[in-house]
Amino acid sequence: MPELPEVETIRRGLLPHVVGKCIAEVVSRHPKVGQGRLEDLVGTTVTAIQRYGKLLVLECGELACAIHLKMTGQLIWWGGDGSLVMGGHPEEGYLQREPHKHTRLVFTFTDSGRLFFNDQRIFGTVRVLPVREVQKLAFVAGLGPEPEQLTAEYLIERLQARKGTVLKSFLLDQTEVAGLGNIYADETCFRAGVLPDRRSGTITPDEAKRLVRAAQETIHLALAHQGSSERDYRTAIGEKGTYLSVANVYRRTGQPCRTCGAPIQRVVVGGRSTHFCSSCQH
DNA sequence: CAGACTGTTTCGCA
DNA sequence: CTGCGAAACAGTCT
Repeated sequence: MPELPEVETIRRGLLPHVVGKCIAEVVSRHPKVGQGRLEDLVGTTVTAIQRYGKLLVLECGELACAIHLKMTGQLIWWGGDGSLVMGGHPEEGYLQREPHKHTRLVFTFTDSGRLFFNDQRIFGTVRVLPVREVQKLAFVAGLGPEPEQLTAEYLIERLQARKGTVLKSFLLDQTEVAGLGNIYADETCFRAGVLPDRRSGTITPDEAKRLVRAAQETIHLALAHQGSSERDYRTAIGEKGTYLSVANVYRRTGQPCRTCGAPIQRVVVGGRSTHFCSSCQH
């Protein structure tokens, strides 16, 4: 579910509420959620919150709590004074004082503030490990550059190294580019004017340059909208992201292209639902 | 009721 | 090593 803009939005939303707070209790409400010694977090203070691609890491002194939301994970903060921190309007299941049936983990802080890890499909992971080990995690060590740091030279080289794979699959590969997921890969391809089912090896240097800019602009715009809420995603205070209201192709099958008016097409590429404009992308 | 679909990652196989 | 397809799981939609 959450891609780079969603995870970064959650990180920014959590920062003012959680950093500097001491953890009083950690309760797992599902046997498969929580790896490592969760109880060791009790008594530690959250010193920083980092993000590596789509992985969020709460740093608690010498310990780290690495959280991956996968498809349907949420991190929702509730203020400790009994008042709802959340803005916006009440909504089914989300505004009720948690935990609810999808709440898998509850962090309670010494000031009574609470952080809920909700995850309908239970693909998400929460792992406690020494903070110095985080960089060594295969997932973290293997991450490619984020769109912000992406260069045309790097992309051209990697596209050739993976010339047999389709572009969409390449863009979703976190070891090549970190942070893109199904929504922003489609949006990036549209913005660059490139068809997502092209073989990576056929992408010209000019198209690679456009892809770099397109990825950066797409992520920037998504951050400004606090991400995309298809269904489960919420910010740290329970609000939806609004990017999909300005999306060019994602989930717009049959609707007119915002640029040329032609109907948006949907196909399956690499097993993933893929959207594009056959008139604007080549 | 069956089958397709869903934002991610990892694993096994060719 | 590259490149697929499936699996992990639960719920919604057609």
